[in-house]
Amino acid sequence: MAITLKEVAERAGVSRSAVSRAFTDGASVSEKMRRKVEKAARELGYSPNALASSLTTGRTKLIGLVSNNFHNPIFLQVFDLFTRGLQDRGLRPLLVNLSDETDPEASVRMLRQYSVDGAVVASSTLPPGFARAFRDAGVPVVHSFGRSSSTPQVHVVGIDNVECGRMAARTLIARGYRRLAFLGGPQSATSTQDRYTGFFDVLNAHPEVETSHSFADAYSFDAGRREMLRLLETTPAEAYFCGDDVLSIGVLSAITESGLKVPDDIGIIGLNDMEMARWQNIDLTTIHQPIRQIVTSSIELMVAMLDEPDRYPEARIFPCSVIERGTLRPLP
Amino acid sequence: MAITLKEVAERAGVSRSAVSRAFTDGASVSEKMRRKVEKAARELGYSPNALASSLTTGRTKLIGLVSNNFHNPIFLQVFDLFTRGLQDRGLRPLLVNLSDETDPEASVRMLRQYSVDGAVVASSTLPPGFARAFRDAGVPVVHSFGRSSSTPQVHVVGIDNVECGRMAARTLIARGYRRLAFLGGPQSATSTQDRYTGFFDVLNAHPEVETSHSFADAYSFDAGRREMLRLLETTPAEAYFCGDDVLSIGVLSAITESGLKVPDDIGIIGLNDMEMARWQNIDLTTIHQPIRQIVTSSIELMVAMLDEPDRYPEARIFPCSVIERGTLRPLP
DNA sequence: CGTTTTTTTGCAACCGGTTGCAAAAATACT
DNA sequence: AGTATTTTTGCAACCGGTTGCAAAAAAACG
Repeated sequence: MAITLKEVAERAGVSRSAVSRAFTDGASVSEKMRRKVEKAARELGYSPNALASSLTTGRTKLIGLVSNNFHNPIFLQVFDLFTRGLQDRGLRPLLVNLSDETDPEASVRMLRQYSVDGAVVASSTLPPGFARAFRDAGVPVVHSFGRSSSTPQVHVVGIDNVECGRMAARTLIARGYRRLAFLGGPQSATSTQDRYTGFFDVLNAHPEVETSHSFADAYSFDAGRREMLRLLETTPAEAYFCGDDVLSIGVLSAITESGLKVPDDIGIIGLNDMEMARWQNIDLTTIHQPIRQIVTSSIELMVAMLDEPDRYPEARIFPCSVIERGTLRPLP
Repeated sequence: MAITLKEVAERAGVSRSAVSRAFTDGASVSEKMRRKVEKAARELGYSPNALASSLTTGRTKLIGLVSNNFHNPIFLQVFDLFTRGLQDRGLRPLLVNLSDETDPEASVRMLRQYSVDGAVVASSTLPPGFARAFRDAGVPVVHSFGRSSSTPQVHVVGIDNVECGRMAARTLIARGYRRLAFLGGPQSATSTQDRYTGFFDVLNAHPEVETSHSFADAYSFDAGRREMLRLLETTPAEAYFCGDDVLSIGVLSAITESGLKVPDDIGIIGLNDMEMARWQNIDLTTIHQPIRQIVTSSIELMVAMLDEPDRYPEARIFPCSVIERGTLRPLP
C-alpha cells in the first residue's frame, strides 16, 4: 500500500541510501541529487516511515503522556497545552489514561514497547514513586503537577502546595475570619496533605483562631457538596479553604441550597483558578496555579532530557497567587 | 540499553525465531520451549519492541485520536472514554491537537509516518472533508461527533443535529413560550447549521410563534454572555435555544447579571448535557447527547475496520433526549 | 594537465523483530 | 520396530529504513 524508500530509489534511478539521505537533513547529499529524489518522491507520494527509521536512530519522537486526571476540567487545558507544545517541537504524545489503580510497571512496560523517547506524568494525585518507575526503567521522565521537594528523585514541575496552604490561611486571617476550616480533597493525595500542612502551619501561630478540618472523598462537585451539606448540619466555620475549584463549587452549591449567602455568611477560597472560577455566576476567589508555565517548563525539561538523559533531577516550582473574586469578604 | 530478542535467544540457547514465537500467541511452540524462553526473558527483563514487529506485521496498534475541541469540557470526558476504550482493546491513542486551521494533509501525512492502524476524528466542528482526507490516504477513519448524513462518505458516529433543533423547538412550544430565539454557536459549524434548520423547520409550522436568531462567535462562556448582554439591550425573547451548554451558562450569567430571573423571565435550553449542567447552582435544562454510546460505538466501528478496511461507510446516529432541569418553566 | 583534497554516492551490514519453508523431533499408527 | 504424520525448530530472507566505509566524482591546487 504505502510507498517505500526502495520504490523511490528505483524511480529516481539512485541508491536507497541516497533517498534516505535526501530526507535526512544535515546528510551529505548534492543539491542535484536531492532535487531528483524529491521529484520522484513527490510523484509517488512517498513519506518516510518514522517507525522504521526509529529502529536505527533510536529515536521515535514519541512521548508518553500519562495521566489519571481525566475528570478535572483544568486537565483539558493541560492536555491542550501539552499536545500543542509537544507537536510544535516535532514530538508526538502517546496518551495513557491510568485507570484507578494501574500498576506503574504495566504502563512503563507498554511505553517501552513503543520505545517512547520520554514520558510526562501529568498528575497531582499520583505518588512520586510512579514517576520513579519510569526513571528506573531508563525512560526520561518529568512529573508535572507532582509534589515539590527539595530533594527530588525525578524531575518535578509544579507548585509548592505547602506554601499554597499558608497563603490560603493568611488570606483568610487578613480578611478577619476567625473560625477557619480546611475542606480537603482525598486524604491520600500528597497535594491534600501538603496544603493541610501549610494551612495549619500558619494557623498554629494564631491561637485566637478556631480551626477544624475535614476531607471530601474526591476532587469533585458531588463530593464537595455532600461534605458541605454534612458540615451545615451543625455550626459551620466562617470560611473554608477547599481542596480545589471543583470541590469549591460543590461547596458553594450546598451553601446556597441551604439558604445561606456567600460571602456574607460563609467565605470560600478554592485552588487552581480553573476557567469556570472566572464565570460571573460562580465568581470564585481562588489560588491561581500557573498551568501554562508548568506545562511549558515541563516540555522544555523533557526536550533537554532527550539530549542529556542523565541530567540531574531538579524541581521547578512556580509561585501561585490569590485571585480575588466574590467568595470572600473584602479586606477590612 | 534495552534487551533484544537476540540476547534472550542466546541466554535461552535457542534460535531467535523461537523467542519470537514464544511471544506471539497462536504460534507453533512447545510448552517446554515457551517456558524456557519466558524464563530467560524474565531474567533479562525483556519485552518485545512493538515498533520493530510492526514493520513486518503491518500493524502498530496505534490509533490517531484527532481533535480540535480542546476547550469544550465534554471533550475531557470524550478523551477519557476514548483512551480507556482503546487501551482496553490493546490500542494506543496517538493524540493530535489541531490548531485552528491545520492542513488536513499535514495531519494525514504525520499519522501515516507513524503507520497508525486507523484514526478517529473526534470533532463537532471540523468539516466532513477532513475525515475524508484520511480515507483517501487509505487510513481507516471514523468521524465521531460528525455531521449525520444519509449518504456518509466516511464512517460517522454522532447525533442528528437537525432533530435536536426540532426537539428544542417542540419543547419550548409545549411549555407555552411564544417568542422564541435561536442563539447558535459559530455559524460555520455544521452542527450550528443543522440545529438551526431543525429549529425553524418546526417553528415554520407555527405561525403564531414569533422567532429570531443570532450567533455567538464561539462555543464559549464569554461568547454566550456577550451575545446575551447585547440581546438584553432591546427586548429579549421569552426563551432561547442555545448552541451548547457552555454557551448557555454564559447566557444565564448575562441574564442574572442584568437582574432578570431564569426561568421566570427568560427560559434557556442548552445542548450536550455536560457534567456541569447537572450542578445545582447551574441546573440547566438541556438536550442530552449520549457521549458514552457515541464513543463506544466509534471504537467498535474502528476495531471492525481494522479487520475489514474497505467496509462500506455507515452513519450511526444516536437519539438525544431532553433533560428537564430548572431553566425552563414546567409544562402547563 | 596531473595530482591532491573534498564531496558525493553506493555497497553492505545493521536496527529488532517476523515468517515461509524445509529439516528435525516427537507422536501416531500398523 | 518401522513407517507415516504431525508438531516443533532453525535458517534465511524480509519489513523500511540508517550509516560506516570505501570507491567514484567533483573541486581545488600547483
